Amino acid sequence: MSRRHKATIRDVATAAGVAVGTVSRVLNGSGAVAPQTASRVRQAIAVLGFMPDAAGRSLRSGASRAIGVLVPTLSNPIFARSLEGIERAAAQRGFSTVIASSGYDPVRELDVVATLVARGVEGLVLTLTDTKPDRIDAVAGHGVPFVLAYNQPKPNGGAPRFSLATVDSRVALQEATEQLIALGHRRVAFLGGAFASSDRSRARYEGYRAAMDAAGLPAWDPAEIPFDAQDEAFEAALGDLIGRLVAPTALICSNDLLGLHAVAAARRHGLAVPGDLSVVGFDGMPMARIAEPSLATVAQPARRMGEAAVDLLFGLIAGGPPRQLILPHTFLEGGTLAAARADADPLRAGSATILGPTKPNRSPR
Amino acid sequence: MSRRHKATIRDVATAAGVAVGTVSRVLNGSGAVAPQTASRVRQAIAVLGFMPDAAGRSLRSGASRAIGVLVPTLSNPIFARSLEGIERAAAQRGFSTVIASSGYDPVRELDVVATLVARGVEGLVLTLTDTKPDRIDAVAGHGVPFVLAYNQPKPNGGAPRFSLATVDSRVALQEATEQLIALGHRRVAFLGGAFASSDRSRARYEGYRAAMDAAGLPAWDPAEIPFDAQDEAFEAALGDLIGRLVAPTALICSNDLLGLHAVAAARRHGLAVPGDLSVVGFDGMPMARIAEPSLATVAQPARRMGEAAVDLLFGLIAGGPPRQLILPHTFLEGGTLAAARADADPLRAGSATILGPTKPNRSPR
DNA sequence: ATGAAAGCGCTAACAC
DNA sequence: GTGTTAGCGCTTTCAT
Repeated sequence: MSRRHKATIRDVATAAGVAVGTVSRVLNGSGAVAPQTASRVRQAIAVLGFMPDAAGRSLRSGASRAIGVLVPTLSNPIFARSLEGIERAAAQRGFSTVIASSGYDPVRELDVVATLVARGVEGLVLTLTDTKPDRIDAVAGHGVPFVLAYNQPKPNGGAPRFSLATVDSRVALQEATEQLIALGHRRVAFLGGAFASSDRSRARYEGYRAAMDAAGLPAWDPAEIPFDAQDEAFEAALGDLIGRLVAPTALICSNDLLGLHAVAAARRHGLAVPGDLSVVGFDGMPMARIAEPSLATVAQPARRMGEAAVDLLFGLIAGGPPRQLILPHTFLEGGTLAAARADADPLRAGSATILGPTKPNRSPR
Repeated sequence: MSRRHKATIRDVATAAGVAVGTVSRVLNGSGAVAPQTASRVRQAIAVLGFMPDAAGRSLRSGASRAIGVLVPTLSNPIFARSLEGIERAAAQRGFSTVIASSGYDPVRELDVVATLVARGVEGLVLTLTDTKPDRIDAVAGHGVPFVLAYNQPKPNGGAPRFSLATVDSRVALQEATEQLIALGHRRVAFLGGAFASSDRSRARYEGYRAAMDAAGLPAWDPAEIPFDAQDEAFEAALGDLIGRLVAPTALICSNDLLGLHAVAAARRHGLAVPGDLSVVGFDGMPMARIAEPSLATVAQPARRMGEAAVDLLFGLIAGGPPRQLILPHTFLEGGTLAAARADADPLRAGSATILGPTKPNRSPR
């Protein structure tokens, strides 16, 4: 079963007694080939164990049969799962998937996209850190079809300029916040990934703020956690929230990873979840659902998102227009959710300064 | 910033007033180029935004600067994390990572490897379902350097025939089982992924059995969960274990995902963890550690494993000999671990048949 | 329906 | 130190 030197199309042609062009036609189903000849060629292919070389094919036809994917990280299961959907959908169409991660670094991100393009991928599925027009333009400038996944660009009226598969993070988190408010919570804090590295995090904060505003409640400054040192920085941010004299009775987290850590940290600080603090996450990671208590969260269909992104991408590759797809989200109740206690003491001892919720005109930094 | 037609090396040569060969030399640092000329070339490259086309380069030089990775699934964070290590290590050397998943399907697995090879990858990092010699041979037959990750092939004396980065699952689980026995557990059951799709799972079972044997305790038949329907099938298997008249006081799971589900399921069945049932996992997923109670487990360095695999792979690509690397594992205590209760009632009502631990001469099927 | 030949972008071998 | 050129494996005209 071992072959020293890979067979080329010429070897096949010789073995089948035909011209290389004919072999190519059989291979690609292009042009007409006599059934008899075709089967002779197929025979030779099988005998030699021939597989067409991707580089030669790509060089000549420009069709690399590969797509490129950029994710911020693979440590977050939500992106891993989405990638799984992408890889499957691509493989189904005979496309390979080249993967790269940005580590939430806006600079590396653009380099990585350029690298992917240089590889000759026919399309891209990207989760960018930032979706401001100039960044989108930088990507579009390569002239390679692309689809954004998970991103939350500011909507612009009129026909979409690029394709997108996502959920509406803003609305989703607004609804989640409303649930908390309906449960009697008035002091609701927000904990998110750094806005500079995640437009999702920012959109979710905006949804939170919209709900608080609508209810006439003061919105808090967001606690932003840098993505590169999530575990450690997280402790600090949560300690800060908890240390405030007017402590929150509920905490909204921009993803489940953060939510899970929040539950653990709150407990280490002696707070009961959900007794003293209700927690809501975002993503719907399976693992967060089987935790005890299960994490209340906004579920998004990660795998389907990946598949949908690939569908959109192939629409683009086929010459279709950009399309923006908003997939449905679901609010999942969970054990981390409880009604606000009527007896909650708004003032706690042990801190020198008096801190309370603030209403930022603009997010900090 | 947008360029309609990608610049070629010829465009650069023209712009810089040199020959294409010179540009190539600058690009690859091969041959000597006058510093002055070089900077002129670099200038032209920058102005034109030129990036060498991977297909052309690959076709000519045979160096695709890409590696291929095969994982069983990306839904298991342990593989996602390992992939992250692989991608990073590869990118650091200027290599792209082409990814594919087998879905634990031994047939698809070999196809996928062939596809990766046809893409022209210079090396492979694989986690195979099965590592019997004929399967290894099938992979080796492509003549592309490869490294196995996570796999647990039967050791063969003498110089290794292929490279490998893994932990010693057998020993690790033997140790974990010994811990359980030291805590007074005598009825210890094993829950694992289907052996036919995972040599890790099998090796772990063997470690479990070795420890039980050494302690003079009866080993149980493994409860095997198919990977394709883990969640549902899992319920059935655990129900089975729990339904036995002589129920286990401890459960060893071949991975953390299973372990987490086991804890949740046991609770749904009214069992206290660890009061009625101690549970141990395998992998050391961060998420399982922040769960409440934290999952006792055997931690393996997933990310480092990925990086190590790439190191080994480049050793191979550079012409070095195969090397097998066993990374260290760590037993992590956790809240799912408790001493066996002295008053544990070995007989429980409600079942018609009397089942107990069995000592299989050979694993079933 | 099939063969012949050009050439995709690049690197490497050779000439100067 | 630099220019010229052949050709990697393939697809795709253009002939026939």
